[in-house]
Amino acid sequence: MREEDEPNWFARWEEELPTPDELMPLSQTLITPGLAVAFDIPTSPTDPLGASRPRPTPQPPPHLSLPQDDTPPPAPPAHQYDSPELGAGGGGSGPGDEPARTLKRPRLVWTPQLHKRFVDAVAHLGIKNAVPKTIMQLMNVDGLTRENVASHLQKYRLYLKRMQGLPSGAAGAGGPALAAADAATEHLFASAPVPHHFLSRGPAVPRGGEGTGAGGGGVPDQFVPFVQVSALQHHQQMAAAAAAAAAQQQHPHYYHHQRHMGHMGSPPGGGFDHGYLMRQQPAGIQRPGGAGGAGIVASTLTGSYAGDLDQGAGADVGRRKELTLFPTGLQRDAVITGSVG
DNA sequence: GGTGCAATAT
DNA sequence: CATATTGCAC
Repeated sequence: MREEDEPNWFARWEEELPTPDELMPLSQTLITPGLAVAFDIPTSPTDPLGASRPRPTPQPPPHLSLPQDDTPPPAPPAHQYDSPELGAGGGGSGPGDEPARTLKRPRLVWTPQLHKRFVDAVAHLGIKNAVPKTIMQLMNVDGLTRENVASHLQKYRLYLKRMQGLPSGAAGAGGPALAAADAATEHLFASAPVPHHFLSRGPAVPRGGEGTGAGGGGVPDQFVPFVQVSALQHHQQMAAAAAAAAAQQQHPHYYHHQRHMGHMGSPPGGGFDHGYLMRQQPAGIQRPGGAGGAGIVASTLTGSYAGDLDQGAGADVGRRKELTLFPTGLQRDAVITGSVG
């Protein structure tokens, strides 16, 4: 007599889920469990974390474990996991007495997937609204701070600038000083498709007669760059989503991001396929075993939005700790290769 | 307070 | 090297 308890919300819960394949619980603790507790900061404006974790935060497997569909606890109840250990100092006393405030978060590792999410957010927000705060909110990744986004955005802009400057490898005339500076960013940014409207030509670009084309994209300032005809439908959703996100800046948790945008990466004249992790493994997940050179290879990312992000554990890299976020979709499609060499 | 950007730090 | 942090102007 418990099967028919309250099928109402319960049933709806399942209905809400597209498919276990596409949707996974998003809210994970970004910071290490222990850190979270130690932190337990008074809800910073930039820190949506906190005790209110609506999402069940499934087992935080430090290693790659399949999400499995073992009935996600439908209960919205607070499902927080305490930190079993973490240098709380010998007593393990409650948080608060320790100067946790001085602790630093691990560096965020921008994986291709995370960056993809970033780009999508920016793309759908439009250049105008693509400011750190908004982007951060739309991305809806727990623990992601405005600073994280701002820093990344800054680099991303430089990257775009560089792209515009070098249409096809022209060199020399222009700003040589710029190229060298941000050359490093290429790797990451190259993993994600750059929406065409992002590459707005300079306002003073030498152009012939472009006046007719309203959507041509000559005016980066005033025009709505990103609305393309075919994108309208989606844009509606996006606008709504953006509005929602903007409206409820206070409770980002209940907002589920939208992940139906996977087509904006098609440049006119042919899309280029991008293989994400074929070139490098994000720090933190490489060599699970460390023996024989086993690695993680994504067989197919389908190109569309995989799913929500799952969090990897902070990995200790040398002397600093890095935080790695990766999509759960990856896990499903991920294949552990036996050996590479 | 938020943003953008350059410089600087880790 | 990739991010983070800072300083400054808007």
